[in-house]
Amino acid sequence: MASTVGARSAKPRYLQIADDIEEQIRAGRLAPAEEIPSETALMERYGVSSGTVRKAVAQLRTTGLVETYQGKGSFVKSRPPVTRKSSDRFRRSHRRAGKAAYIAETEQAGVKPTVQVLSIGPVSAPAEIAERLGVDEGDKVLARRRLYFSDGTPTEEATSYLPWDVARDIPELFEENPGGGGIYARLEEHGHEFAEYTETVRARLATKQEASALSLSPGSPIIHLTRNAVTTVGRVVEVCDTIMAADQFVLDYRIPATD
Amino acid sequence: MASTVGARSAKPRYLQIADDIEEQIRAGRLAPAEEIPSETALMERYGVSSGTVRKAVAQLRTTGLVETYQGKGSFVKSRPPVTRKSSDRFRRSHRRAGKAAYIAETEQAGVKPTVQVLSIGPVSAPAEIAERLGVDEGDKVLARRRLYFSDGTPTEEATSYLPWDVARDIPELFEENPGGGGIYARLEEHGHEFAEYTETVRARLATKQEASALSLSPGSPIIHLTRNAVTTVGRVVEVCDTIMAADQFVLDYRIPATD
DNA sequence: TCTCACAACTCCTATACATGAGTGAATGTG
DNA sequence: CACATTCACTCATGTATAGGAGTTGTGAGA
Repeated sequence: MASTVGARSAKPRYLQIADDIEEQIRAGRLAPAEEIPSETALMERYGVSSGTVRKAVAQLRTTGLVETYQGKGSFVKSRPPVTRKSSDRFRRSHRRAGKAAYIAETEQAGVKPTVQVLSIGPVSAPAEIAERLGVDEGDKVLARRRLYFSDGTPTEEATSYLPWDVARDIPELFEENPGGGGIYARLEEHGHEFAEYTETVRARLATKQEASALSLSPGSPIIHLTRNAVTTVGRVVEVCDTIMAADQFVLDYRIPATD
Repeated sequence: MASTVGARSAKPRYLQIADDIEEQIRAGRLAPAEEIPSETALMERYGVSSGTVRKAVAQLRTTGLVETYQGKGSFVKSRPPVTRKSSDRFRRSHRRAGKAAYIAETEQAGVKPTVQVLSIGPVSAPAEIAERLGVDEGDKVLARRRLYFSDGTPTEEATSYLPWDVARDIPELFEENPGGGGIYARLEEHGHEFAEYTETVRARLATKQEASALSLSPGSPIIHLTRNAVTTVGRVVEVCDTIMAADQFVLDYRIPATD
């Protein structure tokens, strides 16, 4: 026989096959972005029926090792470079250099960042956002939705929410490009001096909408980051809600030791 | 017909069925820990074959909505309460109150925390750990592996690594219970005063080992947290590597606005 | 009463087959 | 040459069927 899977074992056949292919991927015999043998080829190769092969490939999909496209085939997933989001990306010095936070963080990862503004305009505040902003649920707030790309592939979808009475007075916030240093620079110019940011990190599987927005395969994990920007008077003037493809980001935080 | 799934639509039948059951779960008509109808029952109910029903249930499994046990049935997963890990859990005041970090953080979630020590002893440092500790890969370091439970279910596996020359002098670090305030209290008692902690957050799918250690279903997302504890002389005297079930934790961080 | 074997139920693996739908290249036609 | 058609390939959905394996209750026998 051309190939013997893991000899005899208690494991079901489809897992043996999945393990065998996984091993080939990890050993580099199947390179990233390379096509793995078609279902019919695998059926012959392992001498099993189509159903079994399909279950094996499905297993690899849920492990996140391959992606399959109908009509084309299954391909070894290539791991995109990770970009680090360090907690000092909000330094004013970055803003004074004219850089918005996302530029400061991605340019050091060696990838070309791009932004696409999806929408800017008033929306009624969702519950969690309203609570964070200290307004009532359903109140009018400004939402800025945008999609970030690294080297052309979408990696991150972010929505900033601002209380209407804050946003109203700052015309740049309604522009696609809010100007050098991003919206945080504009907010500080208008007297909202930031004291701190608080970030909430969650991880979960992408919903259908999120998966399609970030062109992920279903079942991909995402990082859900929600940030409050708090001014020196203790007011939250912006909440930023971000969905990130989990395999493309690493978050770094510094926690000073205090009493 | 007893039940009409979403009428006609482009969606495949098995997804319609999965959506229908999901809707029943979300609406509370199928309560947590309750058994969902058996495969044969669902076959009759929706008038489809076993394969289709099985795919529908598989879909619900990957979504994390149900768990199925061979020979018993499928059950709606009861979501354990999330525990927040806020960045002030390392305050010395908590330690002085005799509380280790994990106690301080879980007891406010209303769940009963338990710890099981898996192993304590010298190991040779893995690459990433060695780099963080500033020692050579393979050097002898002390590893403390432990498994945390919330209300009896495992949620978190953590391994602390300490340079051997630091650990050697502190006998309590080799005990299962290092005493009030945890190992950080012992380290500070021995002259290692902490200046800051740096945490690195990643999210990904659980490996087979991680899934079984935390008794997660395969394909579950996890949060991978790695923390350096840095002393006032700039030395990293501990690295803590933690795997958490993603659906049970929320991480909170405060980032002071600086220049 | 207790124990053990069995039946009846659950889900799991695997086969074989039919049909549908997306992709891409070769081919033919204007 | 440009364009549409065809065809061979891919995976996706769904049926029907068979046997295996884990779980649980029940009933016969000691």
